[in-house]
Amino acid sequence: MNQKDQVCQYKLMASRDALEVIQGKWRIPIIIALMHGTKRFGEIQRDISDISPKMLSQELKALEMNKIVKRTLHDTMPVTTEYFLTPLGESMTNLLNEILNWGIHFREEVLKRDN
Amino acid sequence: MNQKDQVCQYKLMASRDALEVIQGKWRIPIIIALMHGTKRFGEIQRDISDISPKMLSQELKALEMNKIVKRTLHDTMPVTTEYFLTPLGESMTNLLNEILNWGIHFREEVLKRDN
DNA sequence: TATAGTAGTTACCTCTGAGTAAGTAGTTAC
DNA sequence: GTAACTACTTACTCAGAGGTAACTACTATA
Repeated sequence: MNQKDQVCQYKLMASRDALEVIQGKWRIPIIIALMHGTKRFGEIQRDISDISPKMLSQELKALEMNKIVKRTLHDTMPVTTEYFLTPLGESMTNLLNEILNWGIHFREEVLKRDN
Repeated sequence: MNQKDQVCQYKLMASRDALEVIQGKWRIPIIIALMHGTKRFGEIQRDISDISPKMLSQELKALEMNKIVKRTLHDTMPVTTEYFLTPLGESMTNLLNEILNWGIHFREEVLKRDN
C-alpha cells in the first residue's frame, strides 16, 4: 500500500468514528437546537416540529451516552429537565457550521436551479 | 417567534438539505475516497473494503443525481469507468475535513478513554 | 477450456430506523 | 373532578437501508 492509500485509509477510519455519532435523521438537528443554549425537552420538541417524543427521547439518550449532551433534572413543580452541550458537543461547532454552509450552498447550486 | 428562534429554524432547514445528500453509511466514505483523485469502480471498492458492489453502484448513482460526482466511460478493452468529484463535490472539502478532524478528536476524547 | 479481471445487475432476505398511538406519573389550575 | 402541563415510556407497525450470493457480458491470459 502506498502512502496516498494509507492517508485515505486513515481518513476513512476517522470519518466512520464521526459518522457513528452523527448518523440518523435527528442527531444533527438536535445538536443544532442545543447550540442556541440550554433547552428543555418540550422546547427542543417545539424547535424540531416533526420529531416525536419517542425519537427525541431515544436520540437524546444516545447523545448522552456519547457524551455530546448532558441532562440535568430540576426538582421543581412539575419536574423539569434541561439538556445542554458538553465541551465535546461544543467542539462540534465548526463541523455543524460547515454542514450549514454547505447546505445553503447546495440549495443555491442545485435545488433552485432544478425548479 | 423571536429572532433567536428564527435563526435556529433557518439553521435546521439548511442542515436538512445537507443531511439529505450525505445521509447513509456509505456516501461520505465514497466522497472521501474520491477526494484523492479520479478512481475506477474497483479502486473505490478496494479502498472501502467492506462495501458491496450493489451498494457502491447504488450510492454512486445517487451522488451522480445530486451532482456531487461525475461518471465517464472509457472505450478501452475491457471497458473502464472513471468517477470524480464535480465542483459541487469539491465544495464539500471543508465539510469533510471538519468531519475528519472531529472524528479524530472524538476518538481521542471518548473511545480511548473508555477502553 | 478455464480462470481472472473489467463493471456492474438482480433477486432475495433481514434488520433496524422511524412513525403512530396510547399510557404513565406527578402537579397545578379551573 | 377534570383538564392540562411537565417529561417521558411502551407496544405495535412498516418502509427502506443494507447484506449476500449469484448472475451478466466482455476480454485477456494460461
